[in-house]
Amino acid sequence: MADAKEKTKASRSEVTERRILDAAEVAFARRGLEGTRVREIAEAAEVNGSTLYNYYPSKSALYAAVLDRGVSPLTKLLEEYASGPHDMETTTKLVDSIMAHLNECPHLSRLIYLESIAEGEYLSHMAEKWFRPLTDQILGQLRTGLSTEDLNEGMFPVIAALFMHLSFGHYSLAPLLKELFGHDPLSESGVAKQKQLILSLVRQMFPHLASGPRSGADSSEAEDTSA
Amino acid sequence: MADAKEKTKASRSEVTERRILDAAEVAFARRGLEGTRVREIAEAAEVNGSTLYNYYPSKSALYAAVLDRGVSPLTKLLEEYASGPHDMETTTKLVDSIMAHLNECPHLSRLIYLESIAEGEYLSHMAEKWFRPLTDQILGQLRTGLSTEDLNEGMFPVIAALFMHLSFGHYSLAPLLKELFGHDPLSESGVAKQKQLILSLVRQMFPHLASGPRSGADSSEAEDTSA
Amino acid sequence: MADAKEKTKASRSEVTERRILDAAEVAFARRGLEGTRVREIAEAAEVNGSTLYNYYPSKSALYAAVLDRGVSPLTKLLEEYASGPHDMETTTKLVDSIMAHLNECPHLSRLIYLESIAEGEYLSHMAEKWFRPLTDQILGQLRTGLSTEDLNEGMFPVIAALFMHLSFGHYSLAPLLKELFGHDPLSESGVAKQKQLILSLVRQMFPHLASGPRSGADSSEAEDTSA
Amino acid sequence: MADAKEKTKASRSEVTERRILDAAEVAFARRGLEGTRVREIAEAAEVNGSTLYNYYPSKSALYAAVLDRGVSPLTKLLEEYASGPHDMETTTKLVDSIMAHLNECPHLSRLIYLESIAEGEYLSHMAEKWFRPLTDQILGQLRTGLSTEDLNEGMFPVIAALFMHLSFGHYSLAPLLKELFGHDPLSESGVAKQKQLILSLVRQMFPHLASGPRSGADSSEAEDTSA
DNA sequence: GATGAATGAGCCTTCATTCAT
DNA sequence: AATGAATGAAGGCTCATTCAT
Repeated sequence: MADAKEKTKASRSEVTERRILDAAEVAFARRGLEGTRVREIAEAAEVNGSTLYNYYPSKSALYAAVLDRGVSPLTKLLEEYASGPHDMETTTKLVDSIMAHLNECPHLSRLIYLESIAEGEYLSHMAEKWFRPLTDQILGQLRTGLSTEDLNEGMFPVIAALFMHLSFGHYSLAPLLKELFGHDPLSESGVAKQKQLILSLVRQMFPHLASGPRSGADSSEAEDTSA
Repeated sequence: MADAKEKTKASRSEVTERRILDAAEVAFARRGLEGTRVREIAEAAEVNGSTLYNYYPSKSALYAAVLDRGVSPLTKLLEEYASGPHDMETTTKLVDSIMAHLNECPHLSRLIYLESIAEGEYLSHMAEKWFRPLTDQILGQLRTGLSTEDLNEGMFPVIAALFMHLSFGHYSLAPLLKELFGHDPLSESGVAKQKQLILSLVRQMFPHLASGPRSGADSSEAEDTSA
Repeated sequence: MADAKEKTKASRSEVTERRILDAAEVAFARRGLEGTRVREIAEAAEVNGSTLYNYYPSKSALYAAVLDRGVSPLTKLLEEYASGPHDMETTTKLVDSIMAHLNECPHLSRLIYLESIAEGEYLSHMAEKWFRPLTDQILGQLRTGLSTEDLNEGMFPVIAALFMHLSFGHYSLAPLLKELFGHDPLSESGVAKQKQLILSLVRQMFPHLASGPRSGADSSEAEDTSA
Repeated sequence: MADAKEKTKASRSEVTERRILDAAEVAFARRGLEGTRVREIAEAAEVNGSTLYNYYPSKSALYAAVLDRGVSPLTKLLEEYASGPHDMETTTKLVDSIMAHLNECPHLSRLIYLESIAEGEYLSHMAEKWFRPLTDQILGQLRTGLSTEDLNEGMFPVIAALFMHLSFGHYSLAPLLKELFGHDPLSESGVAKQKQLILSLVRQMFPHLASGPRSGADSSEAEDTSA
């Protein structure tokens, strides 16, 4: 199936394809679809501009492929989380996993924000296919137990959004924040602190998750920095 | 008086200049500097493409003018806040003012995020000139009184960033959030809820502000939605 | 008559018209008709670009006016020479007059060469109306008495051309010659030497002119530099 | 070998490059750098306007290439002349060669004159690199033996210039001369007569060259036209 | 008599794309 | 599997010109 789908165009080399996708991700994540020149991508990928068209029929097809490759892994993380038990430990792991993925694909958040800002044509597809599970998870959690007394059910969406801001927004705003605070938010310690803030808010807003003893190996380091 | 100021370049009509700036703001806020075509701006402003060059010597000069017009009012808000007393009432008013300004300039946040994402050449200027006062305010508040026990001083930047995410990020991510929750985050009620969330977090994190009796006429409506 | 012709367009100020013509002459003489921008002319004339169109209906009309103003005085010089006696004295005076006029209109030669090089549409007009008298004079002189034994009648045109090269060409090639010899051919001494060369060749080629005693007040200074 | 040399820029085909250079030479020689439209060149070369930019990065780079291709062969002629004996025979050959080259590159003189007239940025480069050898030759000849009694050393530059006028000026002024004398100065006979004039003046001004018996096969035809 | 404001056409250049090799 | 060579369309910007004031 996949073979038949991929081999639309004649000849492909996996290593070249990957180089192209990598280069395109970086470029699209900075300038968006319309602001990116295909020659930039070709040069960064160290292939001839024509070669690129043996792999993708157009610039926007390449753009779609980049989005797909970047965002779809997130869905898997959510599916795994959804199918298991929900406590502070698994939640911590989920936060770790998401932040780890964003760290490995440092351009993903920017792609998403650019699509949102430009109200691009992939936006609704992205929302339905990839973010729906994430927000459904959060909304489900919220319904399980109200956290703070001054947050009623109408606030659920903004709370869900809060966590998107804190994860994806962290990466998009990183360059500005770096200018402001003189410290790279995408450095190891910067990410650790952001995770700590997220978990701190999770604990406040989803108190029922924290009933059992707290754990979470990966995030222990981050916790250490708290007072 | 006005003559001397205006005669920097060629012929100018105030009404036309404003039409151009308005159109440019919308366009740049969607696609960024490089993704926007000059002709789009001209058409939206209903002027000839050449006319535009009687007002601004280049596309990027127009871009800079748009940024300046949009972001500089924010500085004033911050300056006023800085020069007065700091309690929950004035803070509530500040949040109201900022959100009101962002509402009136619905493209401002997106301009900022695009600059950050693209690591544009105006980024550092923006950071130093416009956002420095905002973050300085927040950091000052944090130093006045530590809020929660699990937030130490190293966390200050991420907390300051949190409030930037909740204000500016709210507007940038609005299109995606609208797709996800089926409700426009930029509608009156959407903004009200976001303000409520912000103030709720302010109260948690800056408890010393809430010593006196709470007030804030403008935000009373939003408060009503809380449980 | 002249009034009716000139007042085609409404209102004119002589001083402004002159400023425009002067500026246009300089500009056209450097870049030619197509290479010159009307704004350059307007700026150099210190008038608004629109004002220019109150005086001349188009750039090429202005170009024609510049050519006319520059070249027509030459015809008068020739007519005066033609109507008097021809000896070395009057010839010397003619050479002095022509070089003096070219010196006062330092752009005239370049205009002519540009028209020739570009095979412009004014070329044949220029040839017939302005240069015909000059060459007719020279050819007439040559027929009066053959100079050197190795120059037959078929050589007459190239000899006539020789004197055009030495006068007009001197001004057109001046920038290159200045680079080569480090001395401005358009300086007083440079022009004097050129006149000396011309007269020296005149004497060789038109020996019958020099029968009487040589004189010529204006050119005495140049003669002094000869050995 | 050729690969390494050619691969300076993008894709190149030798035949196309030549077509572009030829077309550009014609165009630039008529209107100069600023007066020439890129599209004219492209159309004359029968290539797409974009193709031109695969060969030269800008209009002025193309202009420089045209100048270089045209003028540099002249230097070789001069170098060969400089390295051999100097008598009337070799001098006649040099004149023949120069005029033959100018005849084959009928636009070269005009390019040079346009550069001089416009005081273009390549002018000093042209002077130093290409014309310096020519004038040095002539000046050297002049110092070898003074020719006429009324020409002292201060006149050397104008005499050197005389021969530039007679060669390069002949081609630049040709259109005007054709209008005036009804005979094309660039026709075979026209060029022959011009060569004859040049050699006649050479003989007068450099008498020491003509010590031996005159010869020069190539120029015999021209000599026949003399009386 | 002069100019501020505007504009359509055109300029140089770059873009995304194609196709034979 | 990759690329050299080419191109139509479009991009930002400038041009000559107009016209109401």
